[in-house]
Amino acid sequence: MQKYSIGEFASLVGLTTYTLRYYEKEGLIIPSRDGNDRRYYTDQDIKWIGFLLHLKGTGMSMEEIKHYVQLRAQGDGTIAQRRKLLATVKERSLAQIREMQANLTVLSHKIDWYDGKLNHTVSEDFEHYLQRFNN
Amino acid sequence: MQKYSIGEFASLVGLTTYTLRYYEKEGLIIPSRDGNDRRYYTDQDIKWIGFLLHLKGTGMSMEEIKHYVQLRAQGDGTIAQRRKLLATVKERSLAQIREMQANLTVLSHKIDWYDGKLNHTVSEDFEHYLQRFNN
DNA sequence: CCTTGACTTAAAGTTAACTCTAAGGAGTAA
DNA sequence: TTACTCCTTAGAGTTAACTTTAAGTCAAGG
Repeated sequence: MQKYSIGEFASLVGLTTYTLRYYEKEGLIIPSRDGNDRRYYTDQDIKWIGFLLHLKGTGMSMEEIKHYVQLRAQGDGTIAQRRKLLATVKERSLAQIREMQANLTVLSHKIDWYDGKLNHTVSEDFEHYLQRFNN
Repeated sequence: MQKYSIGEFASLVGLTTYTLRYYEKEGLIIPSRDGNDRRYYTDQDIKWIGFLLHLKGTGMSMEEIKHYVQLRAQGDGTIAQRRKLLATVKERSLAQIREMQANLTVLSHKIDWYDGKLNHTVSEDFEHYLQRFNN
């Protein structure tokens, strides 16, 4: 199986060596060591980092991922807990998306209002305009 | 027209007095002062903070909002620039949402996989499972 | 043999956006 | 009058997630 030095691995997964050592210090990914005590990463690690980045991308914090990693290390007995943790993260993430979409709606209305102003087709002000959208 | 002290205003809009003074230092909202040099806020300020919080909620940074405020202060001549700034923020925000949704898809698949494990109905491992989703 | 570049560690620095402290003043309630 | 709450300022502290520095080791190429 392929082995990657930290530098190779970093460019493979799109992180810096700094970040990888930081993640290791935090316990998120622990590579093996060679005879010279240098880290090496495997294809398994590529998959794990990929999944980890998806977790980060849903807004899961380092602390939460740390917790997830600890559960994972304890084996299949913690699957229900892991499922629950991910479900919580999922709900929070969905809520965040909904909130962002609501904020985007207001921003879009403002852009539309500017378009109106620029086209000289709207004379009302933004607040009045927004009332038509019940906001 | 109603006038609000910083404390009243803070609870009205759901921010702390600390944050309001910080926003003022950054030029995001400049309240008037009374005879004792104390800040007071108006209903106009409530509307502005509300919009500002929507902007923040789309991921617009303090610096960008600062820039927006400066354009606003220069009058109607900057409407095209403001429209462009908001359009940029909107696109970025939409991209963020799409990315978050993609990450959520992976997370959801993992949850489904845990469900399978917990129900003893799935024996394949996660990587194999994910291949069915081309990921 | 010597330079180069990648690696090692612990620890300090960075950034954004707050959040709080210190030291003090002014107005109101008992 | 004394206590209380709110206000003022400048500046220091916090948090998460990196990001960099300092000081040094190690192996390969010229």
